[in-house]
Amino acid sequence: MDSQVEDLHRRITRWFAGNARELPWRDAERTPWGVLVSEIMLQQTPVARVLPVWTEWLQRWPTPAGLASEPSGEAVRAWGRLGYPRRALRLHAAAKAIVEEFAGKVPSTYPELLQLPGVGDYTAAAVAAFAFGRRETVVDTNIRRVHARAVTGNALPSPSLTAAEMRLAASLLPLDTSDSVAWNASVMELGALVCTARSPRCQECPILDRCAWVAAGRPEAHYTAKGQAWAGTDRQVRGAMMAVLRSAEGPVRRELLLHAPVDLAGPELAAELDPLGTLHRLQAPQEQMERALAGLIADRLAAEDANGVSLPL
DNA sequence: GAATCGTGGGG
DNA sequence: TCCCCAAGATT
Repeated sequence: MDSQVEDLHRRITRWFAGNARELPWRDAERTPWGVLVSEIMLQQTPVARVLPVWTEWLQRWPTPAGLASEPSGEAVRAWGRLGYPRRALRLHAAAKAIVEEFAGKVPSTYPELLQLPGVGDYTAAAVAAFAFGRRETVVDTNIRRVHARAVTGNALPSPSLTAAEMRLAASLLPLDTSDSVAWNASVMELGALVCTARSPRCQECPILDRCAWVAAGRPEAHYTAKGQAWAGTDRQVRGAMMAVLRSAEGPVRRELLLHAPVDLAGPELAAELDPLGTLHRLQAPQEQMERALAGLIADRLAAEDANGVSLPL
């Protein structure tokens, strides 16, 4: 570990000590379960939107056993509008696995965590590091961006994680376990607050004078991220249907999901079933509506019986 | 490796 | 307004 790298460690962890956000899953009172829930919720979802839902979840289900004892549909409903509701389903499945295979306690090692549904490479490393204080190579989108700029000299990392990036991250990880945990959290926070994707706050950066990207004159990114299509996609239709199912108290007749609610139910009932109006405003082809509903049922995000469609049991 | 999977706030 | 994109995982 040369002095250059040690200088980076010093500057970034010092910056973290004075600038880190106070987040409940970082609190001294935190539990491994709370950390796991936060990491799943934070996959592709901003901190500000996660905070209130995380608080409700931990109050309602302070342990994996609590969540595991309820129907998966309750997890999906409590997920609210965080997006990617299959994460709620997987977190529920993870809770059951923790109860059945780990005696109700969140496992503490990377390979064990990796076995849990919805836990991939990043999340397994993050939970092992932040909940259990282990030395892991944590690589998320923030860390990748900081490395790309400060070390490699690129405006943005490549679209997918490369082996070279993993090697770089591993080479930068402090040897001391405690230092490594602080380093992971610090680089991630720097990427989230200062070294942001758009309009980075370079004036606030603790390593501005050592940033390879700045030194190179802040060249443009090599590629342009292709925007995620939305209007007219199955995802849009699935999202609208899930919003209706979450707000409904009981089963919703299939016809009400496949047609605009107002057609069959009248304006009052339509508003009750679809308070956000998402499905009402949606004008997708009937064939696509059918396909989207079939997909939700295949994914176990919805279940259908003689009474209609509802969140899963 | 590429495609798929929600949602809404900020530039 | 429109577009970008946020602590990824799975198939």
